[in-house]
Amino acid sequence: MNIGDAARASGISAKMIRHYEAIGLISAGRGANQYRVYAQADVAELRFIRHARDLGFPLQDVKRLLDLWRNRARASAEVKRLALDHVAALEAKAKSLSAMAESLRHLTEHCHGDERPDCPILEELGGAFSS
Amino acid sequence: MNIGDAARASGISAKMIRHYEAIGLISAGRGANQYRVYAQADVAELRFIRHARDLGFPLQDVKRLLDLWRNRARASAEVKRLALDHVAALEAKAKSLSAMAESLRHLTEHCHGDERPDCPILEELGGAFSS
DNA sequence: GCTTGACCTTCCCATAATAGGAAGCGCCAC
DNA sequence: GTGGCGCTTCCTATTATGGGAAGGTCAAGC
Repeated sequence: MNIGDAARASGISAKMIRHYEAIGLISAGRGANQYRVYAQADVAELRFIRHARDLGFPLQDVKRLLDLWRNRARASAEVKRLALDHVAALEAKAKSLSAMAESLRHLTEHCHGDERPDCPILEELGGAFSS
Repeated sequence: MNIGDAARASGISAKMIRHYEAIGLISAGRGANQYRVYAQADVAELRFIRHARDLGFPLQDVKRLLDLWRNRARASAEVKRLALDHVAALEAKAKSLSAMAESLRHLTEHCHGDERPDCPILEELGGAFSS
């Protein structure tokens, strides 16, 4: 299987597959023509990576998860700790974004949004809430 | 006022002030010694930028907001549209992160997290939810 | 056997926002 | 007049991804 097929089978672009190899996340065999060669097991790893990325794990965490996945004797405790840390990070980020959205929505509700120039949004940005 | 004072007065690092100038967000006069010189109005702009950044506006949006802010004859409609678009983007992002957090938290609840190797988190990442 | 087109290779560049650091000069206080 | 701080520019790194150029390879069709 060449890289294009592996890309289609895993949902990861060929570009990113090469990148993941370059940063040591995965490895790939080479054929006589120097083309990268992938087996089903490699595709499974790529899919694993994609699922982890879909859950927002940074590549550094993906690397550790992948190592744990490959290791049949791993302790599930480490996986759980990694996952819970990540959950906390995700929730913190989501909360922060929601807070931003809410304060901005609050501002927009007081802006009539017509052709007139006065605008509480700009006024607020212009120095009101100092910190 | 030199860049260090402007940085302290605005809460934006000198590094970033130079960067904002380099990308055309702001401009600064120069003194006889080629040092950047800032007036109170410049500090006000920097503070405006920081507030907008605090609300999560990308610099591209900040640039437009800043142009609107400088323009006394602007229509508040454009500001409001920009702000509402950004609110929508923030909320979408927050929702996406919350969804990630929730599915991951769900997985962790089924992982006993001890020294045993079996782990539903890894199993799930390993191919269960295909898409 | 040669062309064509799809695929592969490597290497460079770009994004967004911020930070760290090096090398060199200016300036003020002591 | 010197020490130390501040300023200058330029280079590098981060995170994850994509775009593109220049060139090699392979299979199909004529």
